[in-house]
Amino acid sequence: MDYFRSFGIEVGQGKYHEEAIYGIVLLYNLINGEISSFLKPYELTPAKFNVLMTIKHQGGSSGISQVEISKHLIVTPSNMTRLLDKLEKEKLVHRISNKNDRRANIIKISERGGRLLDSVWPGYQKVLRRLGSLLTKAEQKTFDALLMKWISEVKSA
Amino acid sequence: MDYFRSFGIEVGQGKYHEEAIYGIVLLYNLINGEISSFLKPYELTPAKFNVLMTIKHQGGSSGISQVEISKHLIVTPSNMTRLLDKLEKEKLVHRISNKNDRRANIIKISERGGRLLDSVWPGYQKVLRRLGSLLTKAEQKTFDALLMKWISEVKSA
DNA sequence: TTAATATTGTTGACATATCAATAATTGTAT
DNA sequence: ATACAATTATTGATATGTCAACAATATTAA
Repeated sequence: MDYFRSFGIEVGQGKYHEEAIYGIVLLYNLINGEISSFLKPYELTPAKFNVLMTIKHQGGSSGISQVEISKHLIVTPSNMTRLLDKLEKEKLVHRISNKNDRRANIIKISERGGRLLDSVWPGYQKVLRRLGSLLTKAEQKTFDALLMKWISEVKSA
Repeated sequence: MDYFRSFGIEVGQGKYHEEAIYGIVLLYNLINGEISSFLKPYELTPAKFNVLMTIKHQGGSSGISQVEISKHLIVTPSNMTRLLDKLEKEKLVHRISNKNDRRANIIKISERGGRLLDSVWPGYQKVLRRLGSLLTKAEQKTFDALLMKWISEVKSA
């Protein structure tokens, strides 16, 4: 849903904050759509792609627990359980029970999962570059700085 | 899910576009969370709130069709069917069949729905102002301008 | 050591979103 | 007038997300 999108409310008289908030939501959805479309032919969704990427890059050779993946992606453990159920069924990851902590599972990316990621990665980067290049380098820099400031303020508020 | 969030990828050496894209997603989720929390005591979610606002502001006195609401919020008609099922059950809206076009429904906000919105609105505005005020007016203006530019570029690309 | 507490993962109930298929109706073109 | 196309709403299947309750296991404190 295009949350909070202009309800026909007056913007333009200094109400930049409202417009910016609606804009964030709109841009999020646009970006999301672009990335979803790109991933579709690989039978991947953003969620699955992100989980695979996290396992690959944060898990190293020793694997990673489900809770760690959830924390990295800021998602609930229950969500992770079910995403991994699917990825496991699709043979993109291995789920091994941890003998040192019998509550936990060790998640590793499979050969197949690794190959899939390798095939997706260059195109994914290209999509991000294409989206980024719609602003000039200077604009990107300014935008990014304000975005990071805003994020840190919201977080600490 | 905090999509695309740093996979441990090098940012900072001119890769503002990547950081900005991850940032958009992160900020979207933060804003969403703030608004969800604010709406919770009213037993409203962002989706329901947005639908009610759209009916109120785009529907006027003659009401609005389901398709029109979907288009305004950039959401599928099937999603709208089910959201309205709930809002109708909660007696926040009326769904009247249109005698001039027997395919369509006329959606109107109920007395109860109107009162609820009236009670939520000032606080909602306050949340947006609080979030906005984490940047200075000048920063908001700059950020908003770049955001709008980016959005229009993505749309026309 | 035992008892209380915290962590890990799962399940069930729910919310919001998509797509594809369908029924009913309306609009258009011949 | 009839056939074809478009629009409106609904349903079923599925994806991704939350929260709350739970079982199993680990950790910490007494």
